[in-house]
Amino acid sequence: MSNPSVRELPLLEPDGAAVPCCPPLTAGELSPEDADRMAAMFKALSDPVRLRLFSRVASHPGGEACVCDIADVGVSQPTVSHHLKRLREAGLLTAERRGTWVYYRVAPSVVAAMSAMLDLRSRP
Amino acid sequence: MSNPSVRELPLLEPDGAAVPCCPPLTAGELSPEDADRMAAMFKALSDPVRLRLFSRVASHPGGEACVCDIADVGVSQPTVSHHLKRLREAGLLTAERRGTWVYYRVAPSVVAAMSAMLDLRSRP
DNA sequence: GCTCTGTATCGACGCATGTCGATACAGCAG
DNA sequence: CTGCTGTATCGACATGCGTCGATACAGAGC
Repeated sequence: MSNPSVRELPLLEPDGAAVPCCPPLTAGELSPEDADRMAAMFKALSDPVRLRLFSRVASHPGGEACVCDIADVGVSQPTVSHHLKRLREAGLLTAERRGTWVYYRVAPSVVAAMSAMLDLRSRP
Repeated sequence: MSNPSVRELPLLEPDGAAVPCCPPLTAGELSPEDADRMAAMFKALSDPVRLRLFSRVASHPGGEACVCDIADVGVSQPTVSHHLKRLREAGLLTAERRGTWVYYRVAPSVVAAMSAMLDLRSRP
């Protein structure tokens, strides 16, 4: 198989558990544990503001975005910060402070799952 | 373009709007409207019980499942009914009464998106 | 008709969550 | 050290949501 070890590299995600998602949904019955994990991931993406923030980070040139670049989504600055924290805690984003600004990027362990789940046609 | 008309066939989904999901997430910035639609879909799947119910319907032989076949997920009967309603309203499931029992199946417009998003390897 | 079983709705409860203003913290500039 | 700007945390509020028991509805069988 291509995936002998389920335990992925913890790498740069001190905030939340690295997304352990996702067994196929239509292929078989979901175990309660898998359902919990998948539900947590979906819940993190179940808010329009979070979805837009995630989308902006994911589509940003260089693979990372400063908060100041993505913060204008129509809610207050504390609310933006709150949502970014939730995305971090869900293991979907990682944050790194460089000087004055904080840069977010899509968590490494999510890239594969996400591109497979939601993109399907990552451009050439 | 390949999609001259946005209005999809209403078909068999009187309960909720047919899932209009999903523009690629990592490929570009998400519009507020797309974010709303995708968030609604993710929200419907953001509960472990709903995820298990959906999974049971989706993986059931024949493509449909009676409520009585999938209802033992550890919550009360009204709660099961409530979650099935939410999945219907989100456009993910359709319901049909045949005699005493009610059969659920994955909504037609969701099959493609779902198999692409979450399965990726629909068995041979 | 009556009764029994399967499913849906109702009403209520407690908890989680999205939002904000106020405030604290971090780093740069002077 | 003193501001100033970017980001995070705090506290509070209203709303949403998952859950249940009680009840209503639908269809089959008597």
